[in-house]
Amino acid sequence: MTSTGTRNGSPTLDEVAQLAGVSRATVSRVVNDSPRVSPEARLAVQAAVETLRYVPNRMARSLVTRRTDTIALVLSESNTQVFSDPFFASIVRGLSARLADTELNLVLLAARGAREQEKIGRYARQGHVDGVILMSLHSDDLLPDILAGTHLPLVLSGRPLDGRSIAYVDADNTGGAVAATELLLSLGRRRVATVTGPQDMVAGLDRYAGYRAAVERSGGRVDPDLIAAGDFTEAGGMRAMTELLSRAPDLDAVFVASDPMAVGAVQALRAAGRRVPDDVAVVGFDDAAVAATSDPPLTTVAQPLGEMTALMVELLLDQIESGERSVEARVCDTSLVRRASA
Amino acid sequence: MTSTGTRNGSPTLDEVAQLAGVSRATVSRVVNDSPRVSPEARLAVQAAVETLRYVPNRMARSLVTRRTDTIALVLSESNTQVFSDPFFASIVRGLSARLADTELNLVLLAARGAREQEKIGRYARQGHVDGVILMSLHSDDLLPDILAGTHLPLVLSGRPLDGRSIAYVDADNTGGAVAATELLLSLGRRRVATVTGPQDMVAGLDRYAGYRAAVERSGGRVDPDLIAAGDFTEAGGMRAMTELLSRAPDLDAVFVASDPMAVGAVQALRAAGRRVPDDVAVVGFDDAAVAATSDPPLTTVAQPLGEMTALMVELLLDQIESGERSVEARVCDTSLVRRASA
DNA sequence: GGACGTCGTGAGAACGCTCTCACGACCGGA
DNA sequence: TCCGGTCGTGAGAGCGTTCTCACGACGTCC
Repeated sequence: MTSTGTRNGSPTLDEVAQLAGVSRATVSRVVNDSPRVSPEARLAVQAAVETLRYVPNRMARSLVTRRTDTIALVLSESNTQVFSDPFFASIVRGLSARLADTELNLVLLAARGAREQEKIGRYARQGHVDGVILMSLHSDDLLPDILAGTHLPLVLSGRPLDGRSIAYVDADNTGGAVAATELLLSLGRRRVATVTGPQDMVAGLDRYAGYRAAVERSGGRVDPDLIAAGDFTEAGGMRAMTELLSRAPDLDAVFVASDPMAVGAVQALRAAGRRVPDDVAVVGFDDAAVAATSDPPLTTVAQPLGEMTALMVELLLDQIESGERSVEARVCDTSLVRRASA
Repeated sequence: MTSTGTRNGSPTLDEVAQLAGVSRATVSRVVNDSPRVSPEARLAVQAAVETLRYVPNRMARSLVTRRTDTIALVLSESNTQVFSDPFFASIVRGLSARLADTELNLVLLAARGAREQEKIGRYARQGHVDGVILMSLHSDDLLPDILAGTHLPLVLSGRPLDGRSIAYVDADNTGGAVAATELLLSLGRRRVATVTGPQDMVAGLDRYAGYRAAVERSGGRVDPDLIAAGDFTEAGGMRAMTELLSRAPDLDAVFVASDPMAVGAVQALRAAGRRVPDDVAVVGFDDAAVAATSDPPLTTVAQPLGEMTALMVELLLDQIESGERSVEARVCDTSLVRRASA
């Protein structure tokens, strides 16, 4: 056979050009819709593209343009529980909505353990993506280190734990926690406990710091018996609440550092015969969907997720556009959402 | 400046070759560890790679090898609830564990709506991935269609809804549902209800079919009042159970088509003052982590997830290896896990 | 009617890699 | 001594794009 059109692989630019009776360059122009093409040529090419079912080869294109038009959202999480966190789902939804009418593709990469994190680091460095958004960081994560060593545009979801200079977008976790705790205090509650998030994550740390600050500012003292650690899961919240109840049966309010944990806490409270909010007032964090539908509906701290995802994309796109790493930080205000639990 | 080593971008093979004093071909051989390299050359190259921090450009490599060494797991789901489904998390965990010690990378793609599905289809067709695993399919999904039109290796998680010939791996959903329902019947329960999954998903359909089959086989009749539709979420399970209770207050058992829904159902039951399993026996499906920890621990149907993910990878890899689409189907046996809820 | 833009087009050189092929160097067997 | 084989190596041709240039064919303006 001579060089027929029907080869094993997909059709190439050359084949389209041949069929359309123009040069490779013209086909390329049509495909990337450059204005400098005559209507006739354009039509001919479009027809050829159609009949050959031509799809440009991205590898070849990326090789010369040095762009892949895809960005990665990497979840640097050792266990798969992130997936069950509604916060994460919201971020993914927000990101892909934001990217929907751009040329950009979004890929999710999940990393558990050092080995996989290195694999992901390699993946990113090899030029598969134009930039990465890193979320759900723990203090022992390697990825910020690995990626900081490259020129890859990078944005963190959440303030970097070690003070490293990397662009990031975060909610004012501390401020939100202060507001939540102060609400509880202003309600006349005297024994305000807290279920914290993981203390190796910035959201866990900051929300705990906010709680402490509010308690101290009110003239109270921070009682260790009123503090229990959770892990942002419902089951963890239930466990922590049970523990709290046994250590401080007289508590009359609790600030829970995430809504899924708050749901678990309410269950534990109920199991112990306490009424919410009559006996114990509860405030959560995140304003997840579950907060509105749980029983009772949860008073919680809302983060402007839409704004945050939009900012992340903006920061990343700026870096990609300019070719320069930025270290811009954006912290978004939170707001208290009053419902029935406090 | 002449062609110095320090350019703006990353170092290339040529630069490494120059530094090591060998040819490009030799460097390539070392990088892909071909045996035909003398120890001295190998050492020199490795040193050069080290000092230049050389990372091969995947685009260039893929362009010639026609492989990307990455496979995609695509979630063709219109709402982001998949993420909260523990089944999904298990699949992701299983897949990446299975791929951990291979060269293969795993990327997750999430598609909501026709527009994004087309975008993902394009992404896949453009040569970003060597193969795709499709999960969580609904009947109106475009992706099987879009991808079936390509030569891309493809494996479905779950039997294709429209009988199309595509390789797939599935659990014996029908068999599992039959076993669950028969257990309930064998316990002497006379009014066995069901909370189904979405009826546009094969797991929802098959588990419902299994329930019907078991009821009919036992000589009973399928009572519409005993059937309510859920959506595989906890909230949906709660809603459906509440509905069931109002339509058929005399029910004494319920087969719930997923564990998260079963957890919701138990809550609804409890809210209505029914004891589990004394008043109403409950069987779930999936053997999710939550099944063991919920109160009471759930009797449920376990799927061999590890086996299933291994099979998906195997089927996909076979296709990639051979360059041929296969239509092989593998259905894995389920097993009943007896706990306290039935 | 000649000089000068603009406009559509094609030739051809990249991009960074892999892979075939040829070529010397070396070895063992006749 | 010569021949055939292996072994390490390098030259060079691709892979399918984009993009810079150069080049004719037009106007348009003096």
